[in-house]
Amino acid sequence: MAKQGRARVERKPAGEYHHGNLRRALLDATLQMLGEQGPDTFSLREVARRVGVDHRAAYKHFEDRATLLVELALEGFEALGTESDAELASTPELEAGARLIAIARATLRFATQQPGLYRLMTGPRLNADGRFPALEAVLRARMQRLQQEIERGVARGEFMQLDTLEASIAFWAALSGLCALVVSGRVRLRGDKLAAYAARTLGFTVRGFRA
Amino acid sequence: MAKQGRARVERKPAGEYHHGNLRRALLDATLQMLGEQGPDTFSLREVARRVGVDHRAAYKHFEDRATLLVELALEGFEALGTESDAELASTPELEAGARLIAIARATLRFATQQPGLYRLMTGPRLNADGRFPALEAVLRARMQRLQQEIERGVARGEFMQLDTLEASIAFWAALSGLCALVVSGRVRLRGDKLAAYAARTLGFTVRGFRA
DNA sequence: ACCTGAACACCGTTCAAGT
DNA sequence: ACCTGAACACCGTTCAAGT
Repeated sequence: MAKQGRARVERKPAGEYHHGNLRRALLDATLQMLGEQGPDTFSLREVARRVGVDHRAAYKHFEDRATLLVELALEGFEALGTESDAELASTPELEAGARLIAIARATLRFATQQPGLYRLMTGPRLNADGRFPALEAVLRARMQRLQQEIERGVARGEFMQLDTLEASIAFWAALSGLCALVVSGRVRLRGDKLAAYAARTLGFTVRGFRA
Repeated sequence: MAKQGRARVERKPAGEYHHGNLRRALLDATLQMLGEQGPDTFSLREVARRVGVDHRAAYKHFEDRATLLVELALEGFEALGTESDAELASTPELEAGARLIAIARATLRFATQQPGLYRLMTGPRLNADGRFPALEAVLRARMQRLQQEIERGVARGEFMQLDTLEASIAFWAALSGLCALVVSGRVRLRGDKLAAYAARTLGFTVRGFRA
């Protein structure tokens, strides 16, 4: 990989303790690094360097590299949930299709504003060995949110009688596939143009739900 | 990462040349490694070890680690295209929606049979710096295939008058989102059951295309 | 043309020791 | 409680040298 030009950050005088909350400082610095370069090249040693601490200090707060990343991913999912709910709240009383699109709008905004974090959340197999059930739980919660909205659409007679679990997976797949295209740079629209674009492309799937 | 227990493969007597096509041998061994553990932990040194060659020998055949992986990803896309076309050929004269589902069926089969390779093809930002335009080209070709089928559907009056590029992106997003769920183990169905499942979930999107 | 010895600058992780 | 010295077993990559 041959990284060079590492930031020659101030190293605190040897022997001193890190001021405040090292755990938080490491998470914040990691988030910033993700913003700069994505999750693939993240290194524990570099984040420690940035915080001005020996890299082994991190092991007092996180079991290992993966645990630190998972922690941040969980925070990301929490933020995504909050933003998604806020988007729904600011557009209340809409029909179910529009509410699904609102969730998509919030998700795409999140993905474009924090692409590194979003890629961490969806990308590498953080949970390859099933060590972090919390990750699965939080994903399931996201999908259940979709399912609720779809159930609402069925109840209101806007959607046909469909398997709401299958439909939620269909919408989830379409949405995350679109996010992947955006985050990878293959769809370059941003902001309102992206929102309108998403409304049209995901609109096909929603249209498939309709009675 | 702390890998241990590396296969103590026969090392050919020092000074001897690798028998046949080292380039091919490296690609094959890499493919096999992808099958075992996915792309994230792949290492140049280990693949060289498996082939029984010093790791620096690889640099005579590939500019660097990324180039080797891209080469394999390109072969993967080629195979995917072939299988997809074969699936279409074996189910000819169908209406456009069924043809889209046939492409999805082939793609899902490919993804489930070679999950490591599929994740390599779709996962890490191999082309982060735009070094490998061939990768973008091959992706574009895949999407154009979808667009052709959608145009066919419009021409035959099965689909409504829609923006065929947008529709192809919508279907691509839905399909690759579904593949991601399958490859990540969150959808566990395989074989015929998976095909039927995909036909239903992607069917929502296709239904949205219909006149 | 193909391969390697030796080296460089990185990794993640562990253990024992310091304050 | 929090931090580090020293070490281990890994990486990718380069250069000069061997056949």
